[in-house]
Amino acid sequence: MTPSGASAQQPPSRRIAEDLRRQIETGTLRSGAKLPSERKLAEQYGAARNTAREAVRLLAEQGLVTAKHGSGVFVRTPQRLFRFGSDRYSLKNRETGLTPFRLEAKRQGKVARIEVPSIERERPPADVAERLGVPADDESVVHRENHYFADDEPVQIVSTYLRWDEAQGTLLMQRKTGKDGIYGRLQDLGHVMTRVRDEISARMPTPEEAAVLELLPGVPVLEVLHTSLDQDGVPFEVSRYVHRADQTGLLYELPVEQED
Amino acid sequence: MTPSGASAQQPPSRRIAEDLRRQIETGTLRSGAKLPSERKLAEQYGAARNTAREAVRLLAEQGLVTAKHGSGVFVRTPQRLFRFGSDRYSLKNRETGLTPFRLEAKRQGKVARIEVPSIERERPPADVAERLGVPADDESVVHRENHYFADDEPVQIVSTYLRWDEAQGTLLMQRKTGKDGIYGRLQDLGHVMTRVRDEISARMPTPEEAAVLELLPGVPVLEVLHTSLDQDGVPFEVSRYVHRADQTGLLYELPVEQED
DNA sequence: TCTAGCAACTGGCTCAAGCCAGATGCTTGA
DNA sequence: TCAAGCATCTGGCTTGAGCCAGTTGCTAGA
Repeated sequence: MTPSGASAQQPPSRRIAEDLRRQIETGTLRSGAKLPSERKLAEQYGAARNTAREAVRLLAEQGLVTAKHGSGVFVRTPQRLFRFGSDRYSLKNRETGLTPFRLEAKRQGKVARIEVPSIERERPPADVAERLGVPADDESVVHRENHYFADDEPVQIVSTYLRWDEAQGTLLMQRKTGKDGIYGRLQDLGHVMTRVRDEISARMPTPEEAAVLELLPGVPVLEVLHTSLDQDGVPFEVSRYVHRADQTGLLYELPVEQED
Repeated sequence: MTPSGASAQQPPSRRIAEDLRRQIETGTLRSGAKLPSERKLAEQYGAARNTAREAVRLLAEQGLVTAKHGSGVFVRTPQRLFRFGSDRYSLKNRETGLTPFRLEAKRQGKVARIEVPSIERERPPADVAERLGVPADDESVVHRENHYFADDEPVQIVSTYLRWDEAQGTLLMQRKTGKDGIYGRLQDLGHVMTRVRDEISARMPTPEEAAVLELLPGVPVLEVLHTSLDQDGVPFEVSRYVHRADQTGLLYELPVEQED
């Protein structure tokens, strides 16, 4: 009999992957369920182990499934998203004395932890230099790298860039930046955050990012290039946020400009 | 000699991938350049073809290279991003008579084309029902599916959901919706877009999305769940945007709430 | 001069076999 | 009773072989 349907002329690995995908989507294989082992799948479908393995890899690439060395392959449980709202920059939130991340974590009932692996004077990346209005061929910025954890799970990597001439010799060069964090110190310097510009993109993580964020295959990252502008429209801080996309989302709520 | 450094105890496929990655990042392999063939790589590194192949796959997963059947593997050229600014909702732009997408395309010197594969009455997905304030167990919405192209390249898939009781019998059920598009008709119905809520996440595409958007392996999608609120704070339209992340970015510019 | 067709490249996919390493639970000896 | 250790699961990774299907450019014949 000639096989019919869309799955007919597909290679075996795809056919197996499609079959499993359907089982996951229809609930035959529930969230958290264990798939048959690679060897069993191969036997069931009359294919080589490598072919079954390839099918599993395809599913993992789509983020549907995750393999655990030694124990099996499991249907991934959708994680509740850790949402970063656009009001995280709101000055009203300063009153709480919490930084935006701690605030967001608290709101979602998680324990926040922040590591500061490095604070160094550096030459800025081209995109940062452009937005901060500093020379790219000069050690014109201070780069603060932060790693953020919620309930001990790594959630995001943040690289903050500040003008060296402003940060030099201030608390901005220290791990502990005092009340209201770096934004408090920047306000002391006369910068009131008045507008923000967030440029958002998505991509696959670099191997380093995957390691820090403990990312499984098939999980992309959200990158936000954030610029803070003060009351005079001067950019005074640029940060690059790298979020794991399987646990993080962004939320922007904004008014629509009316016609006159 | 015992091999030293981080690459020492790594499996061969990773070692090869790392090596190629370094060559790409240092410019030894420039953008658009052709990598050695799988068979040549295998020979160079003294590995099996499958191992070299696995290394190439790792790079493709990271979005660094792209394979062309029959001709070779090439270093991917970073595409200029098609940015969707938050002012795309601005009512001022209505004056141009262009829909947000056409406007954005024109701004970037590209030719926009929009296909409308289907307009149907449906039961809304749970997340849409919740945001639009309609029952999820009823055919309470009209679903308009649109595919957007820029210079004939597919850029985004948009699913727009409107209340069935409002759309029934109006131009909202037609392909041609008249002046100012659906937002014009919704305004006729008394809904002035006053606030928007965009929920952003990133993930790997489904096979269907990958097909429509002609996505190469290693390219994630940006998903925006958009809600339009009118002058009374009533949600009157929900859209799900699925953007290809290799050519698309989002831009949000917004004022920061001040403390009193 | 042109073109049809072929050879020799490319990646796509599979197979069958093997060794390694993590996880797990049973068994056996203290 | 308890714990050490081992058998036997699991996925991780490699090998080397083979066939298929796009692509490309040369070559021979009209």
